[in-house]
Amino acid sequence: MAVTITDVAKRADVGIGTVSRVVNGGTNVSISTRNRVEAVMRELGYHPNAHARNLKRQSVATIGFLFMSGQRQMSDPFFSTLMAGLADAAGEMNHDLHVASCPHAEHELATLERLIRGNHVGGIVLTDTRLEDPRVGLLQERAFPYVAFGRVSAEAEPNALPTVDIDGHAGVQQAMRHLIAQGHRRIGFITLPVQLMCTQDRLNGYLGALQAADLPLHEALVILGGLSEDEGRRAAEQLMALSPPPTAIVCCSDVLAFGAARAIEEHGLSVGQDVALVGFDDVSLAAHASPPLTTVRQPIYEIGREIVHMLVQRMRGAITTSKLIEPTLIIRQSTTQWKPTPLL
Amino acid sequence: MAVTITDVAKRADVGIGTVSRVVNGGTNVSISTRNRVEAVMRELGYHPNAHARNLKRQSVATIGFLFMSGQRQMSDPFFSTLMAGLADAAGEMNHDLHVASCPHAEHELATLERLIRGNHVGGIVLTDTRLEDPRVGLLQERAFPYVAFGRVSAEAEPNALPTVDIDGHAGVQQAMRHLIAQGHRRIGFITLPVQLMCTQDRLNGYLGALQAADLPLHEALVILGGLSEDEGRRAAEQLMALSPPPTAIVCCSDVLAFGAARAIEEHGLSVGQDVALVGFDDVSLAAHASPPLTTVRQPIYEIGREIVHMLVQRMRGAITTSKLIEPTLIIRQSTTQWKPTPLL
DNA sequence: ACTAGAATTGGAATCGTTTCCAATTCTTCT
DNA sequence: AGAAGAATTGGAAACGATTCCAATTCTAGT
Repeated sequence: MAVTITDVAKRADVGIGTVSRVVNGGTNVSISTRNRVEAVMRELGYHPNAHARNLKRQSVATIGFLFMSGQRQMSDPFFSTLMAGLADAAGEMNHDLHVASCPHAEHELATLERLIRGNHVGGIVLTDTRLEDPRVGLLQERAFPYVAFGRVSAEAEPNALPTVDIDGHAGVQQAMRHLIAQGHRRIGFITLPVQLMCTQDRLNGYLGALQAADLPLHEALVILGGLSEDEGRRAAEQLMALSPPPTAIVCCSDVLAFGAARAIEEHGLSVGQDVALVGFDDVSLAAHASPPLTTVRQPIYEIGREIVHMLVQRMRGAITTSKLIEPTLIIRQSTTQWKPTPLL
Repeated sequence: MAVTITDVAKRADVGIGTVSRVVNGGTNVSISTRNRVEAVMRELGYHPNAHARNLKRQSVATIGFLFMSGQRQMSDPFFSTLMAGLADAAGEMNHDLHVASCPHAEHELATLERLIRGNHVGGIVLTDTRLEDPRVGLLQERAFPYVAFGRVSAEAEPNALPTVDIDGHAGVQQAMRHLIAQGHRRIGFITLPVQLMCTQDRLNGYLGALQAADLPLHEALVILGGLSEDEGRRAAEQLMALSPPPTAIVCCSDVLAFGAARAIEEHGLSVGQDVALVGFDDVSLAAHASPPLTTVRQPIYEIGREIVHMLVQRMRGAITTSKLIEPTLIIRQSTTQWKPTPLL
């Protein structure tokens, strides 16, 4: 049915070895032969069979992306942007991107095992790394190429494990300095799920900024959040119920901030004027929210691309160094209209 | 290096044929043999090599998803939700999901060709179908299994081409009836890109609703939009510049509506009170916008699942009928606080 | 013209499955 | 007990590529 290398060889009146050499870079083939074979390939519409090739080569130009559909809020714009970066870079490097969904966390190791052992993928992209992440353990043990988005261990030498990460500590500190400079003294903080590595990192930024400014830490101002708008809303409600409530809130994601904005408004207060609000990510809606959201920008698309570049290098056996990316604070109206003496 | 079927056969002291039968459903194998083989498989950590299997079977349990990273706004939450549905359903049906990005539209046919001819995928999912879509032409010609999200031709017998679609006509009509019942007479309409099939469909819903209510059509109230917030904002600016401006706006996507909300506010008007606003999709942020957005809900996640179910059936050679899904209007504050005689 | 060496070419062996047919073992019936 | 038929089992052939080695053709130097 399909056109095989043998069909091409017959038609071009050469051996299959020659065709193979033409397909793979054309070394050791005379110009005239190469041209003839290439013409025939085009004429017949030949495309190498991916499975035969991978079987023989014992390697796959496919990148696996473990997708926790159950955990992460599916509609989080963060994800599709990351995916676009992964997919584009993979395409450019002639690699395929394979998305494996794990609706249930218990299956994640089994899925990983199947992908690796069955030769479905030649490398893995992880996100939402957790403390003592069992996936990392498995990959390390198997010496299987992978790159994690998010650091993997607080203690380990950063280059020991291949990661691309955002400097959440510095990002939150920038946000905090901005707020403190505007006169805020009671600043709430809403985190991501506690088991994520980045949660600790960003929290440290919060604590560090307080210390640097000689402000006291009120534990009630730190609320354990999550991944969804609802959790942001719930967390902000807790903050607004304090007396006095904070005059500013830093959220560890834009999605949390959108939820928090709702809670603030439901308390009859205005985001920006009564309570300053800062997000994290800079998803595209942040600029179009009302008021536009001040946020710590992660270049998510570029991070996706960087992850793939690093992973492909590793799949080729190269050694790579981890990357730590500096986020930038994007200042918008949600923090610039605060009135220092609100009538609370 | 890896564990092969031969390793398992040797260890379990059976022939490779027997192991193969155990792996594939275990027909014609005695209970005791099956148990023994399964124990060995677990002991050695055997997983069938995907490439050897696919090569022999001449079929692939992999679904291809053509992802136009350049066109569609990457961060559109719509997409990640759809992907989650695709990925989850594919996983449940033991299929892999393969995402191919097409940063440039010119490459889309070449990419499709490569995926099909190279046996990378056994079926294709298309979205954002266009009038006279060349991708559909290619797939039909090759008789390759595919399912499109979005109808493919206005004229063709709907079951001739395999699609899952939302009844955009009915969805917009619901929204229009709701607005008209509240007393709105000048209703703006912001479309998606003109070449998408669903644009015409939804526009027809708008026109039909006007006619049913005996309202005149003002062409200036229909603005060609796009896919991003920016385009929604620009389109709404055009509408607000009319005199008099519309008292309500229907947008063909939530993302457009978020942009439109910004434009309305920049005109010093309040969304909900001065201008009613309706979106389309019901992405999760819609409920958390301020005010919460009235919108036509598409069950995107379920649609993703349905597409995969249909596609897998087709990959197995079954004949399927197209599905038309009824959307539901979700009424929230962006349309319920309108004051019939605004002081414009 | 002849030959050594380089450049090009052909094709067998191989990757790890599935599948089919023939061989073997087990049942059951007379 | 013996035979017919059913149930199990083993393994060769094939899928379509890559890769390597041997064979052939070319080139250039004498």
